[in-house]
Amino acid sequence: MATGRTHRPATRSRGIPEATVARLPLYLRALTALSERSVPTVSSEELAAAAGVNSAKLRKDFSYLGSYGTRGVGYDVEYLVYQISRELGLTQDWPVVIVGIGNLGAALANYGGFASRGFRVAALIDADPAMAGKPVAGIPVQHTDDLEKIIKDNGVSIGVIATPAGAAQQVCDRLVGAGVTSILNFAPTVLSVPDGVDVRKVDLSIELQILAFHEQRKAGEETAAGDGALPAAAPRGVAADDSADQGPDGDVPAVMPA
Amino acid sequence: MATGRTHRPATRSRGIPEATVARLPLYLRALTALSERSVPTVSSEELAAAAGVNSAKLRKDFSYLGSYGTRGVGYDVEYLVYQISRELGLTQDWPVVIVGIGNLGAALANYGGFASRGFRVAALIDADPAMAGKPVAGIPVQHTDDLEKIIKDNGVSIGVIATPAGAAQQVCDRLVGAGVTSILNFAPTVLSVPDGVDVRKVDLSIELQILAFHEQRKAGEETAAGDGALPAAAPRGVAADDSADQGPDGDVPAVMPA
DNA sequence: TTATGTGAAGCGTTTCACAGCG
DNA sequence: CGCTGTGAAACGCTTCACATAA
Repeated sequence: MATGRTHRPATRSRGIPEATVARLPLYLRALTALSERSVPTVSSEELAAAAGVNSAKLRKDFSYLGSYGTRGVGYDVEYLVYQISRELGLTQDWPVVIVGIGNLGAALANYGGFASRGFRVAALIDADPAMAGKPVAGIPVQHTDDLEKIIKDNGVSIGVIATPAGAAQQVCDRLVGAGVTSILNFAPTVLSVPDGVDVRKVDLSIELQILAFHEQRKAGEETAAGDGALPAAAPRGVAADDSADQGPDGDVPAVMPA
Repeated sequence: MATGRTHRPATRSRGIPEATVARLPLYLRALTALSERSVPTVSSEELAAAAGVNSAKLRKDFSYLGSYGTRGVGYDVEYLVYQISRELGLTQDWPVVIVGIGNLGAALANYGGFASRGFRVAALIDADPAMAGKPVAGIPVQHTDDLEKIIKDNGVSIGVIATPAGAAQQVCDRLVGAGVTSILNFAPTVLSVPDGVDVRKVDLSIELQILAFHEQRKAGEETAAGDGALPAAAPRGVAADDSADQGPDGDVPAVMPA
């Protein structure tokens, strides 16, 4: 029977913990920098500092990949770069499409990190007919009508959604229908996808709201400083939060039900 | 006495788990949508579906805020919107500066989510003298020289870094020096900050690499489909588990779902 | 001796399952 | 009865501390 779960694609990552996978790119970046400076080896301590994690975590992470270090010495930079790249699948090229070439989409298309190793912008797609043919970052924008053909012709499996929130789900459905199985979503919406499709989201306003939460807390503690002091302005025990929402559509009315 | 930890600012969130804080914006967004449709109440089940989480998690999350629901009925939408907004600190306005007005910085400045409730772009700052005075999203760009003054005059505590990687740490140091205590970093670098300063990062290439990892895994499983099939190519006895790496290593660019 | 690799303990988060209130 | 609120179990991640190998 079909699973009723609308859950995450699932992380059945047998073997490498998801948290470790999320840090591998960080290590790879630090290692690449060392490699460019022709540093031959690093200790877990040094590399951890460069990546902004602690060394025990880094060693544990690497232990999932295998025993790539030398006791008493450290890790061979070039070798590790290769192993991590291979593990992440960066030894092959991933054609990517960006859908929604507004301010953000254009910024992404121009972003160097994209073009760097592993990823290649195969096509830019936008719903505005006026944009069709116009080059952005040297790549001509194509119309949404051809989305399916573009995906298939280029063997694209990774799609980036940079459309307004209102269009995101529809675009997502079409991408998935055409064979895309990984989506990076910049639109402030929850996307629903079938099992087997991975979605990662990048949400500016969520990040800001999380920061605001902590910022507010700092301000509160400042007042009720000291040490074991309890927050004075907390009507109901705990308090913390962040907000989320932008105005993709509609206008947000004042919020004060009291 | 000061803790010797150079750790993350740390999540000493007395009361609300960090994981919960990170989801509150999601709930708030879903609730705002319901509010706009004049829906008076929601059950944990419905709201959870709208936010893309499961209902047990949502109820647990809300339990940290207090008992805001009614058994047998659900949650009052307006009331919850208010409570979460307050918890997140969105009932006040947060002036934000964006540093680095390139493609990305301009996109952020134009992003509606910024201007919406809670956050206000107080200033745009760039190092290029040619940009000075030029308006972006209706706001004149100011020169980096005046960074400290801008921060102080506007009482800014949240900064967004959208500069190239090479400039990010320096900009960060100046922001922190001027009094900023929360930073949203779009530059692909690890920032180091003193205790008490929060940093959140948004990193496009990391997200893509994580997707690539899973994508690669899917491709591998596809090949070794069936059920108990073991991958044939294991170059370096990766001790731990077997299913860890994909089948095609070396150069096999073929990415063709069918 | 040095620095990796790793069992085991410690924590935080998620999920379960049901008591309790409306 | 329905749906919230929550102890307790389950799970995964992080940290510790040291055996182990160069």
